[in-house]
Amino acid sequence: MLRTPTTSSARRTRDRILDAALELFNERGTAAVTTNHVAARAGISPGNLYYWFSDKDEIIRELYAGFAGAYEEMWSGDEADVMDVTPAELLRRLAAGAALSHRYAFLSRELLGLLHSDPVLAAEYAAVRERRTATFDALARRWRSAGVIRPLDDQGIADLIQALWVIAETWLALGELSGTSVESADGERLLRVVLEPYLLPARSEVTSR
Amino acid sequence: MLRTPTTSSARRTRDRILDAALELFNERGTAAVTTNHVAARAGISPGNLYYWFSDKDEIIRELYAGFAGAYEEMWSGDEADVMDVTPAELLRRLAAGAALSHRYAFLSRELLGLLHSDPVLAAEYAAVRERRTATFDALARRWRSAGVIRPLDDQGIADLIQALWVIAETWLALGELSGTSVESADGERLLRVVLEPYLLPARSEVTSR
DNA sequence: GTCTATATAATGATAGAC
DNA sequence: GTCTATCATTATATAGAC
Repeated sequence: MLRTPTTSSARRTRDRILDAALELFNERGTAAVTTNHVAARAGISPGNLYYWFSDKDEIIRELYAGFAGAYEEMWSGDEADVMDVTPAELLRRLAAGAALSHRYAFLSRELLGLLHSDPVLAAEYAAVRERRTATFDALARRWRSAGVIRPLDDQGIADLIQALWVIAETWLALGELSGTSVESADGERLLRVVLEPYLLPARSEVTSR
Repeated sequence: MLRTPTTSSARRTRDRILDAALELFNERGTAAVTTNHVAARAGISPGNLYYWFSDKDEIIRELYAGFAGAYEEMWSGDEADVMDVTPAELLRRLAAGAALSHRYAFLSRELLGLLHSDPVLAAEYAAVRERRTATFDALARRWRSAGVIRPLDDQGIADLIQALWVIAETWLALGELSGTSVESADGERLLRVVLEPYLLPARSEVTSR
């Protein structure tokens, strides 16, 4: 059962569990981490952990909620404001999400697998993704109307959005593999190589730097 | 210890283990599958499984080797032939890799996580990736010389390759989440939206369809 | 809320008979 | 090569004291 803290010391315990779990998941991956490990790292007893969370999956879901919430904040605000985002600003925000991805590194690596084995998590993810895709889609259509990007058909817009999304979600974890240190600039460059050719010269702000 | 089969009946057992493991990994994910499950599905005793493989990781590595080998075959042949690949042919091959990704679906979902927790696997992956990137890079430079694509600088070429790679590796697993059935054509479209704008009109074969 | 203690079950892995 | 039998270990989850 998902328990809500009632005192401030309790909140501290609950958060300590989440912090400990995040650390361990990032270090060793969720598969290699048990509830006992998390309790030990958090400095509490295994029994106490079960007072706050029913199992490991619930901890993972809670961590995902934290990630998703932070991500949504990046795109909250008046709908009008969001629709005023320029291509350059979009790339900046997508790449900025990398900082978040780095904090929740285990999600970058494992999310697809976790979604496959936890239907509850999959439902949460689908909701976030749908909202985000709708926003980006509307934004891209607006750019098209305003002559900011080449006149793609709706399918083309959807594909472009999806391509950017895939890269934004994956480049960090994939880049870590190559050994070389991974900079946020790398992600932005990768996104730009996809988006840039669709920008019409007159309005383009993304090439200026 | 990685044991090599000496008789044909043994090969059958060894392969049955690999087949059973692949099925289970694809269904439930590697984390939820134990050596006992694999043995049961393969119709052998747990003890027998340990005669052939030292642990689950070794089975995973062997499956990855099968995947990587099949992938490499797609790009084997005379270096000259590979260098004659057109952009349209490249997209076709990349998307064709989707069939392979589908057969080894668990790798599409979990590879990044598995690489993080198994250094041996990570080393194998790095080798494959390096070869593949070198091939694609050489191919793209050749296109540039031949006037098939826009005159990108070397960094631009590397970025373009990486963007295509990321999409080719991820679109299938990510697409499965959206619920709608995933077609190979979707992957090719996604790749095309990235590559197409870099093709110079005169030589372009990728837009014709 | 938090701990200790413990029940129950599953897992990884081995030894030895066939 | 393959099986049965088995063991030490570890994991999850709960009960009850504080």
